This record gives sequence, C-alpha cells and structure tokens, in this order.
Amino acid sequence: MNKIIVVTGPTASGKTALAVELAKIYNGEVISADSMQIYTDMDVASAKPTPEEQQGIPHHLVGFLDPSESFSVADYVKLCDECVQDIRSRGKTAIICGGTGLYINSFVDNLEFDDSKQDFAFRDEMRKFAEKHGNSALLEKLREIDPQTAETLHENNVGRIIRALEVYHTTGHTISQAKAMSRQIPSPYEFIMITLDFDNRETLHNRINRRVDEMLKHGLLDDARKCFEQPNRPTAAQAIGCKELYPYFRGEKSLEECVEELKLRTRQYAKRQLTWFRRDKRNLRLIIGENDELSDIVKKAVDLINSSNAV
RNA sequence: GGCUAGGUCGUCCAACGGUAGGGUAGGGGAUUGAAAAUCCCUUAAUUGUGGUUCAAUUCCACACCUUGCCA
Repeated sequence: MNKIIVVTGPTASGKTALAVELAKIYNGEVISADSMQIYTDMDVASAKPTPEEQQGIPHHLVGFLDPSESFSVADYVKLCDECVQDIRSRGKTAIICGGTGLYINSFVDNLEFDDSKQDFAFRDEMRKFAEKHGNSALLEKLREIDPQTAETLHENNVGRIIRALEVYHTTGHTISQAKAMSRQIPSPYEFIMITLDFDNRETLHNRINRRVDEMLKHGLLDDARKCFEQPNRPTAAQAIGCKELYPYFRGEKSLEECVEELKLRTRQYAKRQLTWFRRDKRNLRLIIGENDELSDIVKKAVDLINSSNAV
C-alpha cells in the first residue's frame, strides 16, 4: 500500500482491533496517535494495546516517554514522520491509529512548527494581567497585534489568548502569520482516512461504560494510584481514568461515584473527538452497527480503501 | 390510617399574584507547541381537576404521587 492508512474514531470505538487487522491485510505496522499512550505508565488507563491485542504487529510511539516529561504536537509530528519513513523504507504500510485529532491532523497537513520556544515567565505575567484587569483586557491586548486571531477567540479562553500573545512575544510574528507559514508545504504522503462512528450514540455510550468496567478489572486503580502518588506529570496529569479517581484516594468520594464521573468524562471526551473528526471532510466515515462483528467492520474498511483507491 | 414537608426542564435548585431562571446532564461548535486539555453556543419543565382574581408556578379546595414522624 502506497498510501498511509489513518484510523481514527472516538475512544472505545475499536480502532486498535481494526488497525491490527488492516496491518495483517496490507503488510503494515501501526503508529499510535495518542497523547497518553506515549507514556511508560498508565497502561490500562490509556488503553494501550496489549501484546495479545497487537498480535505480533509492531506498534510505534507507545510507552516510550517518562510521565514527568512534557510533550507537544510538534514533537509528535517529528516522531511520527520518523516512524513513517522507517516503515516505508522497509517496504511496509504505515497505519496511523489513534484518537488525538490534533496530532493526526498536524501530521496529515504536514504542519511545520518553527522553533519558537515557550516562555513560562511571560505566561505567568499574562495570567496575572488577566486576573488584575480582566479577560477582555487581555483579549484587547491581542486584538492590537493580531485582530484576526482575537476575532476567533472568546475572552474566557485565556489559555489560547496567552499562547497567541506568547508567540508574538517570542518570535515577533503573530500566530496568524505562524499558521500561514506552517502550511506552506503539503505532505509528501497520500492518506486514506477512516473515522469510526456508530449508528447511534447510545451504542457508543454502552461500549464506553463496559470498557471502564473492564479496565477496573484489569488494574485501573493501580494505574491511577501511581499517578496520584507521582504528582510531577505536566501532560500526563490530564489523563482520563486517573484524575477522576483522586477523590476516592483522598477519601472524599466513594469509588462508585468516581467511576460514574469517569464514565461521564469519557463520554464527553468521545463527543469532542467526534466533533473534531466530523470537521475534516477527508475523513471517510465508517458506521458501525450495533451488531457488527470485527469481520464486518474490517470488510467495510477494506471497501472504503478500495473505493478510495479507485478514484 | 393520622400528622408533616413537598410535587417546576432528564436531574438538582430558583421565581413580592404580572415575560418561569440557573447549575448539571443531553445536543452542536471551536481547536496550530499541555489537546484525554481548554473554550463557546443550545434544546428542554410548572402533577391533575375545580375555585378566587383582570391575571395563578405562586392563594384556596379536592384528588394523585413522594419525604419524614406516629400508629
């Protein structure tokens, strides 16, 4: 397969199983596109593919980074490209599989991130400014230098506003300019992008609820407790499946309450993922029916790939 | 059965007798260096039947349902 196959979908939609089947069919290897599976811990919480699930198919960008490290899209795009080149140099098909839309789109669109550094002191300064003068004053600050971006941001979205100001502060050009510059060279690769979705939302919700229960049986609490006891995790602290259980460890809430919260947060995350994937019209939707087996889904995926290649 | 306090969006809680409002869930959207994060928008309700009144979620009566206490 000359093209790169991309498998996306909301959490618990069965991406991993599909990617492995496609790897068998197309002589492929899997590259994970997941902001949490990159870390060396949280095996259960991040639903890392187990050796049994991997079925001998090589998986890349899984479990290679210490949770005390921070990570960014720019890092991902770079590492993913290295993996793709490696896989293709060996004559195999690259299959990107994951639910982190930002990572996937940044790679597919070949976004170029220059080496503008982060300035944490500046961020603090801006945050204090916003606390003192209000969010709208902060947004006005941005409007003066980059009205285009200011127009797209709500004043409560302080994090984004500060980032936009930070880019200007550290590089001298606005984030609008940076965005335009980042898109100058299209990707050298061709992609077939498949997005998993369900015929109705309830099917997905049921799968999520069931999967959380499964995770609990497979040691989710141990994962979460390790996170709880190791507070220094810049990116990894956000993982769903860990932070929701902290109130239980602190004795503030019952386990049942925390598990319900965890399921809720997972459902909401899945909804956000669907919104992200819907936006990109290149995504070919693969609708999973309530009674579809893995073999049915694989067949639908192969059909999508064939019809896409025929065009 | 008696007493008691209630019945308002799916759920939790508001509304001097005068436009039924908010939290949360659900739905939709945004997304360029922390993205499993962050932010925005939004659907949706007065238990029923009478009565008082220009006007009833609000006052009165009855019915039904629920809390708690007593039997």
